[in-house]
Amino acid sequence: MIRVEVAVAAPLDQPLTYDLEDALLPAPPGTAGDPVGLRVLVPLGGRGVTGYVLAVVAMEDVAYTVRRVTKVLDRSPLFPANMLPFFRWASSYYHYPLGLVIKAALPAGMAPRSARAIALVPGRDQELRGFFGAEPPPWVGELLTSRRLPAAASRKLLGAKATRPQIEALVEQGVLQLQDIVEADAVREKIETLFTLAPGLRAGLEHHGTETGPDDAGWSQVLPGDLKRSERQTLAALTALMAASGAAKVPARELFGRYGGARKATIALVAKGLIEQQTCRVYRTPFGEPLPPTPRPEALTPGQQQVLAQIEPALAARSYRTFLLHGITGCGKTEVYLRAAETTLALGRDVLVLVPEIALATQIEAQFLARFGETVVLLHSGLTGAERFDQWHLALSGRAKVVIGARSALFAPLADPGLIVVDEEHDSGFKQDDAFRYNGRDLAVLRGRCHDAVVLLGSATPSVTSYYHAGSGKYTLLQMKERVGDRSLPAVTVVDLSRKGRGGEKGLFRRELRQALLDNLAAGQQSLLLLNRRGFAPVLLCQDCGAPVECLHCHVALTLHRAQGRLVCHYCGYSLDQRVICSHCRSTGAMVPVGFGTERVEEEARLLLPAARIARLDSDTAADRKVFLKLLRAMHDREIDVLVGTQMIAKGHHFPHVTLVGVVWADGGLNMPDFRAAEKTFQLITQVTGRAGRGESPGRVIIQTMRPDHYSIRLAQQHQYEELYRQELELRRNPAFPPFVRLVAFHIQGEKEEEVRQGAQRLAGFCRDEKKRLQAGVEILGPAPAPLERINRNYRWQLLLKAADLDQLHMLCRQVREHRPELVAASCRLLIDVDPENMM
DNA sequence: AGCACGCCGACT
DNA sequence: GTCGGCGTGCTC
Repeated sequence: MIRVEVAVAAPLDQPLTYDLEDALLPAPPGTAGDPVGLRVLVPLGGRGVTGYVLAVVAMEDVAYTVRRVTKVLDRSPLFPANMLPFFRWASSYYHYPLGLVIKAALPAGMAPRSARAIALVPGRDQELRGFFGAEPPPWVGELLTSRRLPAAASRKLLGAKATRPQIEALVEQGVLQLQDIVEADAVREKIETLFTLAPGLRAGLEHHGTETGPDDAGWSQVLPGDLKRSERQTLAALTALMAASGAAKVPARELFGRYGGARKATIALVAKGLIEQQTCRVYRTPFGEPLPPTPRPEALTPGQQQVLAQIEPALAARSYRTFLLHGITGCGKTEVYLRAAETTLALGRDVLVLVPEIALATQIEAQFLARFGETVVLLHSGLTGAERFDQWHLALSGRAKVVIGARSALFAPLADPGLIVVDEEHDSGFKQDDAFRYNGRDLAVLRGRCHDAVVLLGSATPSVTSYYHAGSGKYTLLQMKERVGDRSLPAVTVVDLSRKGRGGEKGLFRRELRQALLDNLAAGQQSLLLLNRRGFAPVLLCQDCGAPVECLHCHVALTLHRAQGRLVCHYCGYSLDQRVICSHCRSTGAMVPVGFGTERVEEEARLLLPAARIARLDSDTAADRKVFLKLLRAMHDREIDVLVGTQMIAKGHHFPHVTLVGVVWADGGLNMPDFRAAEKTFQLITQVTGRAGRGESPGRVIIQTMRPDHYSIRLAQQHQYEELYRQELELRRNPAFPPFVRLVAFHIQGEKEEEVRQGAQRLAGFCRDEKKRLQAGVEILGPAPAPLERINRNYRWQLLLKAADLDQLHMLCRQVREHRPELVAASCRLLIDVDPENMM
């Protein structure tokens, strides 16, 4: 028996202690490895939950009763023990329970819990029937046939006031039984059976020539005479498949597929020693049809050389260091990542590459696959559960050395990451906005520190915060200011939407953009049209009373998606048929679409360019990864003339034949209640601008905006990142915002408006009292209703804390967590958002 | 997060 | 009187 410390997958702030019997351990006692990192099923209250073994502790007297681990769920640890300090740090930094941090880090569907199931005791069928008389409820019939009800049904019956006492009585009488069942992991390893000819037979056949089949004279000299016809056929099929694939081993699936009789015959053949059977684990991979990779360039640009000359010694030093690589779009950052990865692998260490969203993984993945082949795995939420499980295990076992993925890939179980690349480090896609609100970029830096790794943050438009760190010496700044092949940055024209166009200029495209689109199509070149808003129109107004159509569960207008004929809530997914009547005045009159989204841009583009091949790429059309890949492929093959889309088309793609980029309305983001609005607008425009002129022909960009004088738009037009940084820094000094202060936001959410409001106010009062008591230099803003007051039936309030000293904020967070029960009703959720990005 | 326990309002 | 609603607190 050993005693272990376990982080349970439940919101508990402390690890719990359990005893673990030796017999449960995967290997015999004495040979068993370190149990740290194993998943275990442990009793918690009245149920069983998954826990993660953190440490082995001494068996000494404690004030509570130590319960026993029910089951060990793994044969070997699911993550390397050297990741634990990292998990611990993430847990305390983001004020999120350790067990749930680990659960979030591991592939989904691997945290089983016990559930009670109602089972019928054998031989008591009569008593069960007798209990209900003539008309038994349906679940009784089901129980009589299937003997045990599924967990979900059992839960429902035990939760209902009518059925619970009946079941309890029957349990009392010994007719029914409550069983604790644990559902198996959603995914498991896949084992394949392979067949091959026995070595003796193979040698004999080679000697006599395998060109002919088993019925041939040459074969009869090597084969025993008493073979059945089916056995001969099986051998024929096996040799044919071996010849066709050129491989010595043939999967059972293929053999049985070619000749059904092989199912039985192989058993006899194995017994006779003529063929051999093996099992091996197969790894399911998500790699689809790859995009064409660019070949490894013989020579690097001077910029690439100079940057690598700084990175490579740092890699060789095997110590922590973070570089911020500021390279303009098209300067060849990916090649820098690839070379740094080569160096890292040569040092025998692993590489982690993070991108802000799945869509971008596709581009980088193709290049890394072409360069590093089978050592590359992919980890992101677009994979099936089985694929993710297998990719995880390839990394865990050390067979994979390079992991590419979106933010969750940062938890990949690589034993020795020597290089962590964060591409497009400024992107808000690295921030996870659910219960565990972490920033993948910041955790990447932390993980690098934990593993003595080099962290490489890359961007054409670094976040103001990262650039500030580069200036302060926390990071090392690397610059690349030349585009590959001396291509110039495109010429950018700004069109002022606030001035009325000359007569008859209706619609979304002003004269300059219309003409440019027509010219570009005539020249046989591709165009991009960016509008960072999905759907046809963001609001639908009643013609009679002017009221907007709102979501039933959220305090927001529904967006008209004409392609689906529906009104959709972009916050909770609720949707309605587009033929609605006004719920405000009951008028059945027409509803007027106001504003515009990508669907409308697409429609107008079709009207303007009837002969053009036009496609749209936004999260509506890219929901299916296959469709997305097909679109990208079509773009590369020049089967699309105009691609309309949201920010999804702006990032990272290398479209060599795009020579025109139109930004339909650049200032949408500037009206957001967000201190980063200008920074984000600059980044988006710069990113999409970078899509133009990446091939031989120079590019051109047209930006339509209501605010042509806004500095973010003007500076994006002039490609002046440093100046934007300087202005942002000035603006954020007073009132202070990051990087000069750190922020923590508290979000209070719940279905009862009053409880949420009171909770927020009590929380704010508590924070102000604590601030006084601790004499902390903390500024407290709010509480106030969130800009989106109600989402998904939940009312939302928030409170923002600012401080120059992060430790003081952490202290306050700890106090709040400790006093949570007195402050916020249990029915409300309290989310702690450290370094918030999204102020909505 | 669940799941138990315990305290108050509407009914037999 | 009891039933049953949900607020409150604990889980090694």
